[in-house]
Amino acid sequence: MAPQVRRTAFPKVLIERDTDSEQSSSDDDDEEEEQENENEEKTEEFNDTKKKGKSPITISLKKVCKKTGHEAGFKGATYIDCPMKPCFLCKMPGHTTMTCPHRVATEHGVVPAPHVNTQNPVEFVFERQLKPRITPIKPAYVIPNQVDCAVIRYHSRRVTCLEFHPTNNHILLSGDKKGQLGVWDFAKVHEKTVYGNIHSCILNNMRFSPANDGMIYAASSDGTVSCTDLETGISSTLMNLNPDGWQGPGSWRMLYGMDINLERGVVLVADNFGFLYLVDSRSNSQTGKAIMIHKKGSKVVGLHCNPFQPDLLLSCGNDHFARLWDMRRLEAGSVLANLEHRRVVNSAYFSPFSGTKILTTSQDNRLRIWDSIFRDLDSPSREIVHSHDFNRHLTPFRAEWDPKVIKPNTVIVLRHISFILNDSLDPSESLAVIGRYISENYNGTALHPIDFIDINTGQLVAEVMDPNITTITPVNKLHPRDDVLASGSSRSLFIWRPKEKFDVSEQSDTRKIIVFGGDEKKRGKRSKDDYDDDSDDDKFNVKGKNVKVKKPAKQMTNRKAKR
DNA sequence: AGCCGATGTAGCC
DNA sequence: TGGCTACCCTCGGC
Repeated sequence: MAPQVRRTAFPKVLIERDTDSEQSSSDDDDEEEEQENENEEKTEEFNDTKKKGKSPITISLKKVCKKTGHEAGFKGATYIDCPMKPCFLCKMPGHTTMTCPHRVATEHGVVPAPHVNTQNPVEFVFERQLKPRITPIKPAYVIPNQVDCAVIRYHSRRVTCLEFHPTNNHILLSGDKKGQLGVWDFAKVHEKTVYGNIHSCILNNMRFSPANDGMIYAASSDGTVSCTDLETGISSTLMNLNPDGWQGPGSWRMLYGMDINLERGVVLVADNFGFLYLVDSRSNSQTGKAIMIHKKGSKVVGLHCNPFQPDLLLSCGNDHFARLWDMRRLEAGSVLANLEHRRVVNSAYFSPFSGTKILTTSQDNRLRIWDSIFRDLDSPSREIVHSHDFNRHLTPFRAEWDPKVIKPNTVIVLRHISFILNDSLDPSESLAVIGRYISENYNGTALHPIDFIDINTGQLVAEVMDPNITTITPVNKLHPRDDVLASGSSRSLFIWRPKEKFDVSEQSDTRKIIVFGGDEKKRGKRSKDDYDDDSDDDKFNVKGKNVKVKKPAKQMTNRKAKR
């Protein structure tokens, strides 16, 4: 079969370097011009080869199968599957990823698996009477689909989690595999800080303190829960599960899932042995005993308190289950529901407004949706096949709800429903975002898009990508108020905004601002080799294809004024 | 450019 | 239950 190519028009890229202030000699302008032209040339060239299809087709099929004669690998930018293996996407034998019905049916790669359970009467009523009345999902033009700004190689290791500031619209927090915490003001682009001494390894989850939005709680594989002041970077440890240090892998406890229950004043964390811990956020001490909520010895990777009824807790982990708990009766065996999956569950979230839906991401390449927690939870209402099953080397993929819905406990006067008038809101609680593992051939480049999925239908609302981001983007978070998407891809951060929302005059290629990491204010202890490789920070590395960096153009300076 | 290592889960014995 | 190895569209460093 001929490799398939998806045609998408990409704009040219302009990359800003954040060491501009260092150079201010008289021939600066010329140099700038020169570099600009050079960049123009390079970019043209880059685009031209693709347009004319002149770039040589690289064939790198490699042996992936023990049987002779069966190989797989890239043919140009299209990946060819080994015909002897089950489909990489849906895991079913008899076809390859290229011909998988879940990939080709909608032309976008996302289609719901058949309804798994026969409809019960309540469900029938829901489908026939309630569902049609739900306001349709938000229009496509508010989907963030174009890179607005970025920090390239901001973190020294891959990004593991992201969190938007609850009140300041331009602050993005990011955690990494090394345990460092990034604070980036993406409106000022260059204002970025990395705190390096909070944790000693993977920062798995973080949450803002509901009582004080200048404080952030974080759970790490070093076995501690931290509480950090964002201004000063001063951090305190709420709990340490390894007070005696390293005693071998059998006893080293790591913290993964985390959430905060404001009403009870507790921080909930869960470890890699199946246990849940409650930490009193006022006294900073553990309350009660650890409770085994998942299979003994298995990782509990996610915790989520219901936004509407905070005593309802959702957990998920490596024992292939997501579980529903009542905080008032928390003990092993008191589980309300066990939501079964075929593989590890990367994440499980209640819907952000009503809290009645559940969305999970599992390593079996399926998103699962339970439409109501008040119904029979034996099997999901829907399964959506989606490629996200990479389980090592990368941060696990998690489907995230669009949080732009009315906050819980908000009184809504039905005759004056303001939120329906606002396009940014998704009153139907149907929009989710998740990065895609499998690549597609877009104009000769293999890219891994970020998918916006209508979880009511399985439809792909948008696939978002940029030709310069050839790395996989497993970490994604939608802004709680604005039409903004934040992505963590490898060590870099990206901010996306809707293309259509910009003024036409602003739609030029120069809107993309890329800042290179490495010289941000350093606070706390950092290891020596953190930025050893930053000497070549004039390159925006695109998997070997280096796009030459342009120095800040004049129009770039205007950009900030426009904001 | 090409190789290597870190890394998590599953399935086998 | 533990040890071993297969998985095989990563990414960054040397």
